[in-house]
Amino acid sequence: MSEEAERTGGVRLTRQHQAQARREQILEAAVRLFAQYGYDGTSTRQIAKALHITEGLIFHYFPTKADLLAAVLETHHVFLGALRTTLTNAHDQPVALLFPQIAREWLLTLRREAAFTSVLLATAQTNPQVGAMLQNVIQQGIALMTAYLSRRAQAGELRADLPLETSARLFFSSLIVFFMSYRALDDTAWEARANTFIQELLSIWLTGTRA
Amino acid sequence: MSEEAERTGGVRLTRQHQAQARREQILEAAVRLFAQYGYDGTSTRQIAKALHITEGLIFHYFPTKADLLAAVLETHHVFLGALRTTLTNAHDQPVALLFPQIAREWLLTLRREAAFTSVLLATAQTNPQVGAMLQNVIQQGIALMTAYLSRRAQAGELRADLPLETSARLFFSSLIVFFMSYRALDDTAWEARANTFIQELLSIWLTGTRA
DNA sequence: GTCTATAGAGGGATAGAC
DNA sequence: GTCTATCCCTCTATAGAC
Repeated sequence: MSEEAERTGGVRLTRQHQAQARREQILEAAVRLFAQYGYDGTSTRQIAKALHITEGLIFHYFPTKADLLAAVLETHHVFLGALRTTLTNAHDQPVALLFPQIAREWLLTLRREAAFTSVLLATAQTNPQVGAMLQNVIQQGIALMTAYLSRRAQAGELRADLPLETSARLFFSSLIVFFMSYRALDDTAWEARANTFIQELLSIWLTGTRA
Repeated sequence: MSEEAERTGGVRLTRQHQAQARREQILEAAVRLFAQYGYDGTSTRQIAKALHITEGLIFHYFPTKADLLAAVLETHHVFLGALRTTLTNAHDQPVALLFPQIAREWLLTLRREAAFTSVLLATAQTNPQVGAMLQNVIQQGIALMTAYLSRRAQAGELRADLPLETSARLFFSSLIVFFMSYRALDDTAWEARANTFIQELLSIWLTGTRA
């Protein structure tokens, strides 16, 4: 199809754009319905109906339903996007400065996408494929963080023998469980608790617990 | 002769004993079916059928299905039981000694009850009532840990200004996410990873990350 | 005679089939 | 849109333990 499109010149962009737009429409509808009804609770039929397209079209763009979810995770990449930009832009800032910002951004992202986050956490427990996807996202986040921490260790801010990956894992674990724990709070109460938590987390994580 | 007496080989039980036994039977069947089909995926009818009793009887012992789950969490108390005994028996031991033991025991408990743990984590995301119960269990664990940490701070092992609850929360968060991440590993691989993780977690948690 | 463990027949709500 | 099934739960009746 792309070869033919190239030959016909002007049609190519339109078609590509159309396909691109359709792909995004499907992703959008999917993330909305997944968030509302859950991954297992949303049928491809339902997604098709919401867009007034046929089910077949969805499978034209995404071979399997799992691929659709994977695409949602990647292209929306709400969970890794902010992290990636922050860590690459400000990769020379000390942990003490960057840490609260990253923690805050990540917590806000989890909360902004609360419905989808919960679906992901829930489905990961029962659907091994989705579980693997979630672990993949977490692992990517940990990898980004580990790389940053490694630079900070070389810069002398962190001790050289610090177990980097476990440090990163500790960080994300705390935030994920914080999200689960305080989901129900209203914004102001949540904000207060999040600020305290981040500060104390930093205090332990950075200063250590030894007297 | 009552049916219960018939089933137990002619031994006549007092009504109190009969009721107690029935209660435990229901709890046992519930935890087994919840683990297999999930909380929302298990109907009270299903539980009744498994025990050859009527649905009404379940509601005689447990006013609501949520109460049944709560009772499973409390009476089985697999998640808090070990923690409680360890922390009360050895409440004067230094963190450096007790920490690996507690972490290991708790991880093993999560893993031993993996199916039920996952169901709990999954259902907590979608069912607010179950979410509250899980938070309650976590909160109790944190409270136990906080009390212990407080004693260790007074004993001079931990710094006096340590944010105790956040320290405890950090601890449990790491273990929960570790469970979620490495569920699929076989026992030997899991064992190795868990040992490393606990050791590194302790290294950060206790020693701190500062150079 | 009183109490209660248990059976059994629905009821209101709701999701899915047709 | 209607019909059906199922879910959580309530209500009543009764046999038999106290």
